[in-house]
Amino acid sequence: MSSPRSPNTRPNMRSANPGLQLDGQLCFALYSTSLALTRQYKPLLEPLGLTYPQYLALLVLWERDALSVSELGQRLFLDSGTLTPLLKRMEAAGWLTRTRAVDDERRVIVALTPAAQALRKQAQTVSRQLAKSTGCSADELVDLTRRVQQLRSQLQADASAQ
Amino acid sequence: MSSPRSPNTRPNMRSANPGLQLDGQLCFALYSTSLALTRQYKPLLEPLGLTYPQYLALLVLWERDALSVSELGQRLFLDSGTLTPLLKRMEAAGWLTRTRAVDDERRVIVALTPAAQALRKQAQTVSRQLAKSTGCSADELVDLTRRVQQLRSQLQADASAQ
DNA sequence: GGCCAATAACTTGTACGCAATTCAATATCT
DNA sequence: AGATATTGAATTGCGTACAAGTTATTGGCC
Repeated sequence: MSSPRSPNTRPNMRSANPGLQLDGQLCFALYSTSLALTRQYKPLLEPLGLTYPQYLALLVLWERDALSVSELGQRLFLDSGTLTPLLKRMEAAGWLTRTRAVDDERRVIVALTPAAQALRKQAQTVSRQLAKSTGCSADELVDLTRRVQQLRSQLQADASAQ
Repeated sequence: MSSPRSPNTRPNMRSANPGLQLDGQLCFALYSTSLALTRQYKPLLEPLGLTYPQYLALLVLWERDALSVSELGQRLFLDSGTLTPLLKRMEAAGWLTRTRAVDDERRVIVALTPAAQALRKQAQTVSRQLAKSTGCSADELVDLTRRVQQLRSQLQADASAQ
């Protein structure tokens, strides 16, 4: 039952908010910038009838087609609870097919339709336009990407180590 | 009715996928890392009964209490469509109050309850733990934060310039 | 073969994000 | 003052994210 003894603020605090400023937080910077990027993608993807996560799924499948839901999830760091409805929408839109694997009927194989294959070129334009919006040089993009990826690895390592 | 003329792949392509590799995309790195951070926050915030966006709202209000919904939204880069339901949940949980401003009844003022004020110290622990999970030095955190913030600014400038 | 644990995907419920619309209150113009 | 435009929140609808639980299939064990 130890109630906070005294609401006594410390005598010589310089910043009123040690370690709690929104603007200083990497987490918030990543969060808000990621949302800003999705917003930037939206007008470019809308004419194609795609959302940003759907576009990401296409990126994976353009690299390597006919993956199972869980393999796709490993590449995107998303689970089936997210992917199943997303893939169903993409199937309904005619971008892909979902078929049970013959050798293991637990697995569902996701494969692109010719329509999705044909979209590949336009997608390059989208990526290029986005890169331009960042105002970064190619080197800066590469470097920043690598550092953010490394942060992601570190977080995952930390998470799996509990 | 121009069907894709020839599915002719280019003769000497080295990488099968010029400019479209998922792993090379800053956008995806930010997107997946931001989600990873939210996942990292979850077990720390769950005992407090907070989600990550709710925690962000508290960070803003701890800095400056009694903001309108739109002022809060400007700090968080979120609109009322997102904030209104979030704030209602936080009000129901006893973290804050929502009151129409007397001088302008269009505005809704969001103010923290004593319960939320009392939470401030624990929040510092949360932030510190997260910083540790990143495995980054303080300098690295500051630098990376600044660069991601600058990217966000650039994207917003680009967006408002259409 | 029969039992059982593990696996893959699906489902359900909750909480964002956000575009588009609606509604009330205020500001502006004549 | 009265009509009109603007503003600030709230609402609606859709698409993620994700935890938790369910179902169907497979693999291992006896």
